[in-house]
Amino acid sequence: MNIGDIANATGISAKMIRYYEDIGLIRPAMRTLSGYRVYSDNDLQTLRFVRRARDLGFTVKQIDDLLTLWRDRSRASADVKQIALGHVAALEKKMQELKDMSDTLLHLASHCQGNDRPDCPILKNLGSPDAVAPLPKTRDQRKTRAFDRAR
Amino acid sequence: MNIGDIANATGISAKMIRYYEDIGLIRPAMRTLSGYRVYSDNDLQTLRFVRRARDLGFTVKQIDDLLTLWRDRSRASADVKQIALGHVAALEKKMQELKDMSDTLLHLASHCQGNDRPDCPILKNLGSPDAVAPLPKTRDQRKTRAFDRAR
DNA sequence: CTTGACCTTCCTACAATGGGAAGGTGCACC
DNA sequence: GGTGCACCTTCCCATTGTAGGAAGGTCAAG
Repeated sequence: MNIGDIANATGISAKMIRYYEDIGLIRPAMRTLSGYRVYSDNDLQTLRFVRRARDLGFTVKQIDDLLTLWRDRSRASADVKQIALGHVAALEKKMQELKDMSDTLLHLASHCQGNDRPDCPILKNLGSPDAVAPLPKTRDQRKTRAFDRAR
Repeated sequence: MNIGDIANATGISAKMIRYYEDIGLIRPAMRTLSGYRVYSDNDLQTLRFVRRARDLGFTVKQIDDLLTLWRDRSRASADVKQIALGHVAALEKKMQELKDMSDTLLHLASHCQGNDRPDCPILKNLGSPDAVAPLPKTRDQRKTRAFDRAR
């Protein structure tokens, strides 16, 4: 198989496949006499693995670790689980950050008329953080309730 | 104020302040005879605005738009609200993606012993996606359902 | 033998940030 | 008047993962 075939079969662009080879994530492909990369079914498997891990949001470094474990038939499942759960924790942290931003913006937007008048609490807040009451930090995660109480 | 003072006062690094000037997000600062950048209270305000918008996850382009609206005393609040709510939608989309990843990983991890034996459904799944049962699609993901129906 | 699809390498860019080098400036202290 | 140190300047490089394009070689079908 040529690189284009593999690209189609995995959904990873030819460009990225060369890049992954370049940075050492995957092993250099065999070449024809004229220099074309040639891929085996084994390579296809590997690239599919990479694709799925990538879709799950793993970084290249993490995928590298997972690949190593994947190839190591004597690996401990605990090692894999640890990487996976560590990644889950990172995802959750990121989600919380996004949620905080989103909550703040929704709060500000709810105080904004959204008409053709110039007055806008969103801009007021950005210009000076106390123009509109900030979202309170709650001890626990009981969002809206705690919010109402705190007002 | 020198750039270091402004950096301290806003929490934006001197490096980034120069960068923002370079890409045209903020106006070039005044200079002393020897070339040092000098900032006014007005500049401080602007940089604080940028800082807050950045903390809310706006891109530089969006901050640029917000700054323009901020400076335009006759802007319509609807314009601002639209940017804010558009950004909220983007944040929510991102959160959903992260949640899907996280759910998938948690599902896989729940089937993994996490001991010193090599058997691991996480790797099995990455190598071949049907090795472990996929997450069931919940009913109220209508977008996905419409897509499924269309196949 | 030409044409078009495919392949090769190499360079550029993105967004937002940090690191560092090489050199100039401001100021306080002795 | 020096000396030293903190700060400033510009310029270049790296990051992460991906895409675009240029210039040129290859393959297969017509």
